Amino acid sequence: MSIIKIKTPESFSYRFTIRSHGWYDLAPFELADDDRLSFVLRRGKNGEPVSVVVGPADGGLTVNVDAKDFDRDGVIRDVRHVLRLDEDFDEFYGFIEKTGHVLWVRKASAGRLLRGPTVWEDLVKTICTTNCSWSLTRSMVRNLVEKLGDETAGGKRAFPTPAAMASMPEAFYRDEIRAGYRSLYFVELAQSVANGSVDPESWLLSELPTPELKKAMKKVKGVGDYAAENLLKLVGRYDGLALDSWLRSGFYKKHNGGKICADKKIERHYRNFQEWRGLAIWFDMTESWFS
DNA sequence: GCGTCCAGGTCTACC
DNA sequence: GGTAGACCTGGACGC
Repeated sequence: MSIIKIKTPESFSYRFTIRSHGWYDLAPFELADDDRLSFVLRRGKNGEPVSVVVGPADGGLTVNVDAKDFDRDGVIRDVRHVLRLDEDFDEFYGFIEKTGHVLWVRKASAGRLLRGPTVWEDLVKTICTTNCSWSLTRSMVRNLVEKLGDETAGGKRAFPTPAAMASMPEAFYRDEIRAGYRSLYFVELAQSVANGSVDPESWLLSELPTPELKKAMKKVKGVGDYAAENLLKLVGRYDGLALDSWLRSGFYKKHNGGKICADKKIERHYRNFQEWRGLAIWFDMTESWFS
């Protein structure tokens, strides 16, 4: 076991970041009662998976790595990526002060959305969130990790690689993962990523304008408007609202007297946040989680 | 225990 | 560009 300390920015809240959305509930993430978050990174000496446990410490974080030989710099980079330590939210906070909405986010130093170590992992998980209950999402992701993720020395499992997923037939995803009609999507996506024709990691640093990047994401079968806009948030672009039934019903209750309204009305409500509107609606709708 | 209904987002075919 | 119906699962519900 090795321990690494990481300094965090002043405007960073560990608690609000790890609980920012449901990702902490999806394997390989595990959130303990004491708020320590464990997950698996491919940062062994030869790229093998190693388990890490992150927790808050004075002025930063401690990272316990369950390995002796590992890529220390890689672990630090991955933890910074997962918790978005290098993202600047000052502009978002500026819009909060200007509009007077979601003021609690600024006070709580919230705003960061937890993400996986790779865009690949976030992409597959996002497809698992579509058109099903949260319990089914959890079940599909857990099955993927348990049945296809390789094991760390300590017995934890990593999120499966594109190659591992590409090696399995459609029937496996139907029968073992219980992915239903998404099964074929997983086979096609994994094969495309494994052979290099789709490169989700490139979306992180893409210079494409957001609408173009969204189009590229939607070329993946199973990724529609909601999924693409959710992925855009995870790569740091917050222009889209990523409206799903939960966000819509939350908006109706909070801002429209419980009545259904058109998406355009929801969009108008957050337009003053400009390119930060996707974060504004998310933290507006999740305020009750933290109060 | 069994059958039926429903919610959930995306895809394809069609207009 | 907009719309209808199919896709598939697990949970809720009634019997």
